[in-house]
Amino acid sequence: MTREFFIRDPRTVGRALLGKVLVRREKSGPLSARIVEVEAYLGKTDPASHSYRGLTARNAIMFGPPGFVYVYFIYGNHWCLNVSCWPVGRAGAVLFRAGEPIEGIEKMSAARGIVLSNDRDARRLTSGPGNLSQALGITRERDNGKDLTSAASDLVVLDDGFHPSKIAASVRIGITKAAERPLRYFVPGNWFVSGPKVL
DNA sequence: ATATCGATTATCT
DNA sequence: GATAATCGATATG
Repeated sequence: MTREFFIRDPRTVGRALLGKVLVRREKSGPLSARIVEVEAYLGKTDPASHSYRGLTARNAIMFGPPGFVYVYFIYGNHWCLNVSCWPVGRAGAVLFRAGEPIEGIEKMSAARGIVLSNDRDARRLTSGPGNLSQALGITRERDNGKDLTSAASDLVVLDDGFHPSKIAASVRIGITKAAERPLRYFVPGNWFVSGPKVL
């Protein structure tokens, strides 16, 4: 994806990211997953966004140019992967929440500490932002500030021509502020979308 | 199948 | 000192 792709509103970028492929290029080979769930965070106008209250050391990436990686640590346990949106000076981001594994499933299983024996185990590989990050080896030390649009990067988003037949929106997960805004986007019916399964 | 709860620490007030 | 863009384990119907 180009810089132009990420210059837009996080809501537009978020929807456009569904179906794209998130790739970690390891020396031993690629790890990749098709993006099936994201959330938009709108910065100044969004009380749930880390950038709502202005620039800090942690959220600085979101105020910088679009297409850069913002990684934050949550609940004493998990890394979460985001990409900055909007032009320099305007904060906003998309949180990667879930993907469908494509390449490097063995390595992702090892990274997650999961022995694959059924579909239910497979789902746990990359469903949920903390799990997805762990599967791809995302940490702040390694990835924060990376250019997601650079061909030289070991973390990129690619378009392989696939397009989801449907996209759905819902409220975001795990937040208390601006909880009613429908800024979560996902591929309905995809097995790897996080959260309880509804029928 | 859904509900509740503890873990664990960076960040901000 | 409180909180959090989560996860997985445990309990309960």
